[in-house]
Amino acid sequence: MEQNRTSPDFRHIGNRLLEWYRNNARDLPFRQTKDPYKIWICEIVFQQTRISQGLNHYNNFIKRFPDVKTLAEAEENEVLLYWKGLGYYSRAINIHTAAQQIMDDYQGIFPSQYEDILKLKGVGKYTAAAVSSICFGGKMPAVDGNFYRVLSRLFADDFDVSNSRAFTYFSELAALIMPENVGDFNQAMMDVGSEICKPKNPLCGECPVNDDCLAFSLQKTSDYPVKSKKVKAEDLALTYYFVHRNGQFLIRQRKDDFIWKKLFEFPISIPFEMEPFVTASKTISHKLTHKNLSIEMFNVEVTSEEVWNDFITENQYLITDVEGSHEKSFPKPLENYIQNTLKD
DNA sequence: AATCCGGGGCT
DNA sequence: AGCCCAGGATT
Repeated sequence: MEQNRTSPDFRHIGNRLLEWYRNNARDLPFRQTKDPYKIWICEIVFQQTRISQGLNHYNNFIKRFPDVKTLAEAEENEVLLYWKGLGYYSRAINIHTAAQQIMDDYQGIFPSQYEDILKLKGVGKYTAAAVSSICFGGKMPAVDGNFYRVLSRLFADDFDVSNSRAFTYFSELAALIMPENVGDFNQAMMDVGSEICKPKNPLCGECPVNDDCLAFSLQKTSDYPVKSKKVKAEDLALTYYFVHRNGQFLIRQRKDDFIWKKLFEFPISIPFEMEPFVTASKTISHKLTHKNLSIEMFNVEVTSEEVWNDFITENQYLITDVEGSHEKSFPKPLENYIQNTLKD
């Protein structure tokens, strides 16, 4: 049930979180800078992505693209290459577009106002709030999954986080406990949410605000947050042909719709003239969040130069080899297939 | 307002 | 096997 929040004030909660953060903040590379470019990249990389999973990608990305101008002038495919294996590939396409936006609309100077940051491609309310508060003293709460979990437990609030109004609702809840230093508060909520107030088996004994947590006092932390939406993974069958000759194989680039946006893949069909060169096939299972993939992978060793050349010409495939494939971004199961081929 | 988009780790 | 994660775009 929603608690009556008309009386006392809850700001001491925010101050305790802030104090905890000063002594327990995780030592992460993007914690030692207020460069809005780095904070922005960091926020995009770690959307729906755990720190341990994305940390190397973040470091490599910043090393190769240290500022807005370098990123804006890079080729899109190289940006995608640095995103290889991270998932949600539209993020890579969007930050590249946004970097060019900053060059064109703000003379390469990262915008400081929430409303301007929000206009950048791939930047939503969460990211705009995070960057503006951490880098420019903005006062918006960066409401994310951590906020939903921590706040719903603090107030034993059963507001459905699947509801499209959840962001607004929990923003107002956050405002009740928010201290002056919103940038540190936002980061404190992230660290408490990921290290203490975990989805399963939260470490309530170590929580700096367990005295104020209604769900903890009721021993009902596992009841929050309430989430009604349930997604089922559907089955999807794919067929690929690993068409190779003399150590070279054929690839093409996917479109920017559906899955694996603009990543490279193998041909999905072959002409009947090529069928005699199929030497083997195997099925690869691969799980995505919303799909269970079953990939039928045909090995096609083409010994006829004529058939090989005709196929390339008619379909405009790209020729690469194992070495050259390192310069392109492939979906995870295809990346694994290439790596396994490398061993032979 | 509902649906889609990856990959990895935890339970 | 299901759930979660420093969300946003698209329809």
